[in-house]
Amino acid sequence: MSQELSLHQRRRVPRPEELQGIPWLAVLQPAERERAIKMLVVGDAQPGDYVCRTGRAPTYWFGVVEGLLKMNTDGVDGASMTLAGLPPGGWFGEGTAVKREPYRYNVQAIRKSVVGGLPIDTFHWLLDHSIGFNRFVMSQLNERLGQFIAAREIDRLTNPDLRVARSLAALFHPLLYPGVGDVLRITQQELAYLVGLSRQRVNEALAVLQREKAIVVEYGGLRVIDLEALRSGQFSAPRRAA
DNA sequence: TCATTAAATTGTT
DNA sequence: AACAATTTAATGA
Repeated sequence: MSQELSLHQRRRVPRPEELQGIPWLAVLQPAERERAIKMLVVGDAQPGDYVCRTGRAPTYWFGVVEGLLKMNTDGVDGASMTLAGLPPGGWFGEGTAVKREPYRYNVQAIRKSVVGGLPIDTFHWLLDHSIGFNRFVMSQLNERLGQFIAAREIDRLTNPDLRVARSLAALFHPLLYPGVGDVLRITQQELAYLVGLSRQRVNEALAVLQREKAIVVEYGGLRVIDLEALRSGQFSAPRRAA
């Protein structure tokens, strides 16, 4: 059921292992980190729960601690477009947080997830006091810009295998999503929805990528063997004779 | 802890 | 879109 995730009511104190999965904590000075951790909250999101919605005033800077979220627009015509998948380690909403303007997109849980939230005032305090935090946010903005540019390229690809490969490469982005590691938990159905293909076609594409030794398909997820191959699409080259 | 059952996910047609 | 096969998660002794 599409319920609103109220980080105000359903929040709890982050567990130590959850703090480990928050990348920017590591770039803070001890005093800054202490203050940030004190204000940090996490919430459990069920599939379909909204983390933030278009038009709402920004209350938190959000991040994925565990699970998988998706970012999508709310078209006036009712058609919604998925902009990006958000795997663990991804933090978002800094644009609206900086300007204190309403969110421009929805973020919804695809699967059972743990969402982190840093109150917007603490976010601004860190911007004012921490060099490391500023570097992190700046890098975050820059990398995300690159992602959206890449996403436009992906949309124009006609080869489904290439689309799946490039989308996966985006989800395995080590700077934006350091929490992913080399195993991404995502079902083929979820991936199909993100990429905009049928599950059958995604299944076929994954088989190709596995045959080309770029990934290993596992139950409920996949492991990346050769990230560069996913980016470059060298597997789509004509197969040499065995 | 183990066996059984239900649910989720995958591979194929 | 439908189906069977496989894997995981949940349940209860």
